[in-house]
Amino acid sequence: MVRLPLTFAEIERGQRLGALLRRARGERSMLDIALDARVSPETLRKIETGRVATPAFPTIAAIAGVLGLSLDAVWAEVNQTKRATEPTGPDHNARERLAS
Amino acid sequence: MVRLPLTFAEIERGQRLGALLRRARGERSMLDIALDARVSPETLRKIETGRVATPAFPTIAAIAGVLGLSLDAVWAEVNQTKRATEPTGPDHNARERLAS
DNA sequence: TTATACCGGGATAATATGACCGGTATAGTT
DNA sequence: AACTATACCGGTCATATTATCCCGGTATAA
Repeated sequence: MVRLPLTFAEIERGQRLGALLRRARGERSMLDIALDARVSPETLRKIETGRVATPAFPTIAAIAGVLGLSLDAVWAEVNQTKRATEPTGPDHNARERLAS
Repeated sequence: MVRLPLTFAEIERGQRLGALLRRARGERSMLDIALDARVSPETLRKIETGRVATPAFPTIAAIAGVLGLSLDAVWAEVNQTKRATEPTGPDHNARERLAS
């Protein structure tokens, strides 16, 4: 056992991360963000589409910086298990959904 | 060229990241933190010693979580090259030390 | 002697990054 | 209609790097 394969949970978390970044990108193009963050457009695309589940810390930090996202908020949202919305409870997701 | 080798700046940034995490660890042992963060003690050691320059985002997030560090603060601190005391030049031997 | 804690080096599977390809879809242009 | 440009997609490939294991070694302290 040298490098454990990604678990299903990690893959799903990667997909949530990609979806979050894509939402935060809004109307701006991938190319625009990628150039700003100094990452390859291909890399950004792979992350957004969830094909790269555990990107490098500097990569995500650079992208989040361009998108104006807090890394702590990104990590918190990406880790929370999706559950049915609670009509009576407080909306803890409101802030992270700002991008839409 | 498919995957660009790490630059000097990235290697040095990785070393600052490792030093920061080690400082934040305080008196607690590597094993303790690693088990809490669910990463291998070997991985934590390599990151702390700066032998892994660009760890995965989930890896750093988990460690920072255990240490009670903000990811945004970590990223900001690791990126400022300004030394408060005794400014030294760039470490031109960093790459050789990292070569395995 | 025993135990904890850390180190560097080596080895290896899995992954990330980056590039290329053809394809789809849309919108604007001639 | 045909053409052009932008934007994104999945697949595939090559190379660099990570995450994890193992080993022997050093240092400290009980």
